[in-house]
Amino acid sequence: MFIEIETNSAVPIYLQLAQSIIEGVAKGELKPGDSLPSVRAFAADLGMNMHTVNKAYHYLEEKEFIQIVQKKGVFIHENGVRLASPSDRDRLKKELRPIVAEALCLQLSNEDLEQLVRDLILKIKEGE
Amino acid sequence: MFIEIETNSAVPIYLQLAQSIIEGVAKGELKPGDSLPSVRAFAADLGMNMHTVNKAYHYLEEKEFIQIVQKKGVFIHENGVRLASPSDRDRLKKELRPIVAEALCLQLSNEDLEQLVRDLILKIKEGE
DNA sequence: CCTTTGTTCTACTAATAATAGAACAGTCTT
DNA sequence: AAGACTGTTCTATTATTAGTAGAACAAAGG
Repeated sequence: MFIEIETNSAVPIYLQLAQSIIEGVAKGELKPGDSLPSVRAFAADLGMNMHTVNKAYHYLEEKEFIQIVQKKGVFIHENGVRLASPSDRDRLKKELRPIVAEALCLQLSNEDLEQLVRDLILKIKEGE
Repeated sequence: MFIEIETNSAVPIYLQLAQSIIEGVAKGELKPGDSLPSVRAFAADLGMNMHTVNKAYHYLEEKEFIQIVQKKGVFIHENGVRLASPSDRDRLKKELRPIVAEALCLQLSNEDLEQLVRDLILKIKEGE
């Protein structure tokens, strides 16, 4: 699994890491039950701090994408690939709203937006 | 124009304000050339600091949604409602990507996503 | 027994968010 | 000409977040 971290990005690196893992699940590269590296190993691999990886893991645990098992390790949550719950949908809506508003100002039509989403899905699934 | 600011939100209030203004433009309540309140008046109205409103204004100026005219005031940019430029599209894509990845994990189909976007457009245009 | 696991603790630096008040140089109205 | 108003700039302070660092802990597992 290839993970690129942009140090200069405005997006915190723990979030970039979490999003990379989510993309891994999205493209099927990571499947429910799969184990993730230990916080120490991952940190060494990515050149970041153990606590930063830990932060990404807990962020993902709260969203129920991974499961942290005490003293054993971290795994893709059995329910990681699931049908969106109402709270899942609410979360997506809140995140999506400002982007849609901006798209309206930029006069993107429904078709434009759909095309944009399709492009992204392809990029995510094919990797970049 | 009704603006709600959630103090307890993880989203900084200057960003909430900026997004509210973008929504105002999106729904046509604010039109190119319209003037916005002075930083002082807006701050007093919203119960926040002058510098915080100023920060929101500069955030919007960088995105070319408003125009700040020295010693005169702030106005919706003449080019505020425009056809998306390539850099506009790139910006939208970057913001959209992690959300689309999450949606894939939550097994949302293209139709689900389109429906979600349609709902949001309605809510934004009708106001909440 | 020893390594590995995530956890917890303290500590520190840097950046961001938010507030506060004052002063400045122009614009605009009266 | 006076006075109110504009965004800007300056210094200051507080709180939170991001990130790093190192040590210690308890339990799982070979």
